[in-house]
Amino acid sequence: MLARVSSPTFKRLPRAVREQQMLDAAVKVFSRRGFHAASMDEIAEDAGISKPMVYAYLGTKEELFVACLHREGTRLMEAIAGAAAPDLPADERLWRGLRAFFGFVGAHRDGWAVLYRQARGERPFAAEVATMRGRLVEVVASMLDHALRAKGREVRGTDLEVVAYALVGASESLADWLADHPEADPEKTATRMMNVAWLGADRLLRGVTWHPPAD
Amino acid sequence: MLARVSSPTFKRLPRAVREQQMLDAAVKVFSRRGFHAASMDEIAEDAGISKPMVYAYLGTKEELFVACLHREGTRLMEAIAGAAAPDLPADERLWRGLRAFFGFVGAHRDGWAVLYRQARGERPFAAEVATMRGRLVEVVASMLDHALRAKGREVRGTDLEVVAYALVGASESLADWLADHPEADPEKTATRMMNVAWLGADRLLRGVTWHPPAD
DNA sequence: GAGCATACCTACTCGTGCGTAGGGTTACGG
DNA sequence: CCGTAACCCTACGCACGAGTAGGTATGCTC
Repeated sequence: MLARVSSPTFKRLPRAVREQQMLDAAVKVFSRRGFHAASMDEIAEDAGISKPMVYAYLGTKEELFVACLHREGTRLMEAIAGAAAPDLPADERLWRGLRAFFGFVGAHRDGWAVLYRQARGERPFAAEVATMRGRLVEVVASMLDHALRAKGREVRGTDLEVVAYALVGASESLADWLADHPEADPEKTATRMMNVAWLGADRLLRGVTWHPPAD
Repeated sequence: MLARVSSPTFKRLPRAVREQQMLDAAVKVFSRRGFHAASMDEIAEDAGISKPMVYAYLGTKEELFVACLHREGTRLMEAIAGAAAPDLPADERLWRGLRAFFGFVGAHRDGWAVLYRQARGERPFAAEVATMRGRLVEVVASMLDHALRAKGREVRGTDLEVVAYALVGASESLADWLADHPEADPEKTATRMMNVAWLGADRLLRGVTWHPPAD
């Protein structure tokens, strides 16, 4: 049809760059509107590009969402892994991991947190989320396991995993809370989480357990 | 048009009854398909009624979903409130509350749990969920507060609330886990949660707190 | 500077599914 | 036995938004 007339010079950019711009826009729009309410048109417009380009580079809407989730998730995991060196004592590792986690969430209040919250519920993304959560749970569980062995104790694998699961869940919830409270301090939130997690875990590690009453 | 021909006798039922049937169907379909993938047609069909009736009685799709959430949520809260009598000691109350909670979730694995998981993410329902969660947090927080005062201790309100929030979050996560593991035992899950929650809370109540290292 | 791949666009198609218009039938009070 | 209200239906309008067809321009290679 007619040649582009309005804009002086549309920069032609290499694929890798455009992809990042699209992902940036997608994260923004997805977290503002939610997966379903977000339209590909809006994402394209926000990225300063036309819709077919988005389809050409990142695929369908679902694939695009997964791509967002994946990029942000990887960043988060790297932040945590970078902070919690495996040769530290358990409490120190836990503390650093938590601090990195809440720091990241706090710095991406309306990006990561909202995306993740969505993904947990939406069927097609459950698998992706489960994988990421699984990695976290595994890390926490192995941390507890290390500490336990160091004390000569042993706990059934399932139990450990479930406890780890609970701790990760509590962290997720506080992350939600943090995302909803712009004035809240990530560091302080991490400390609070540490209080709940460590005081409980520490006792578990010492072999103290709670049993249901005879009833 | 033509009179109904196929079925011998369509029962004409009073509104209150039909509403419950519709809600039953809606819960079923919403949790199987997810909010967006669920169609009003399918819900109507499953309820054994035609679509306009659903609109006449329960309103739009969103309103219908909220109605589901509300009915099931109320049932859950009643189950918990009925189990955790306020004149029991804190640990006993916590234990009974948790047992009721996981019992309920376990008995509604593909009803309540899935609905709630959806609602947490979907924007328009966030408010509804926040309200319910708020009630739970309040209960837990006041429980801790009672126990604290009994020991002559005092903790800043915000701290208490955040700890309660974390505990509720951990429970939600284990509820998800329970919903995803049909073979798991609710009672045992409750015990595990109690271990994490109470061992931590008990120490907090004794005035033991964890502080970040000087760094 | 011809060829070719890559970046990029406008302008559609088309399914899906919410919500409604408009009308029929059974119960029940008077 | 007649009105009126509550129950219930079939059949459609219509907007919205995912995904595509088909074409243009620009840079890079040889």
